[in-house]
Amino acid sequence: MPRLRKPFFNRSVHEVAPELIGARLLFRDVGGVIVEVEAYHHTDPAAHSYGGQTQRNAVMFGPPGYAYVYRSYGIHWCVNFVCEPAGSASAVLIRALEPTEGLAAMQRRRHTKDVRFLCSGPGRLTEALGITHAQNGCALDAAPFELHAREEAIDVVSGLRIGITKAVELPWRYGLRGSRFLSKPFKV
DNA sequence: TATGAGATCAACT
DNA sequence: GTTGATCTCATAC
Repeated sequence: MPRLRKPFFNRSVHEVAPELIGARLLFRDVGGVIVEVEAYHHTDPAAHSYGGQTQRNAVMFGPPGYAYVYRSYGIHWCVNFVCEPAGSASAVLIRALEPTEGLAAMQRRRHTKDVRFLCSGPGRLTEALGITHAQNGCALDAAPFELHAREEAIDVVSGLRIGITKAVELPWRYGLRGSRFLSKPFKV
């Protein structure tokens, strides 16, 4: 199973995002299969990088293949994969995983046994994996991260993004069709 | 099932 | 001082 390296991310977010569906993400041997992501581009009013570089979003303006982690609503951490050549400030938000490895660790951190709710949402999956701002700027192709390309053909659906107030109409959310582990179902 | 409030913080105006 | 790329719990229907 090939590991995803930096060149994989050095392409348009719109190519990378759907290809991440079905890939396996591990952080310190805990994680699972990516079933939901959203693409953010610097020309997109909903993106953190839209208004230019700041201290918070600096990693988005760096080279591809790194993690951008930010605080959401003062409570959660959310993790993005930086894409496209350095300076284009585009990234893919990881929104949900199907938990496959390290179940016990995730259940302990999330205070629930129900696998359905371990990683089905951007804030939930960082809590389950133990990802925090300490991982901001971390390379994705080196420990403690491990990212493997998907092996089989799968059915990817796209739809409108969630939880944002700007550029709501852009269909830049991608998911694994029919997965039980999505943060919300896709509209048919 | 659906809606609503509260938690809590760093960036930005 | 305001605002979120969110989640959980409570209350209502």
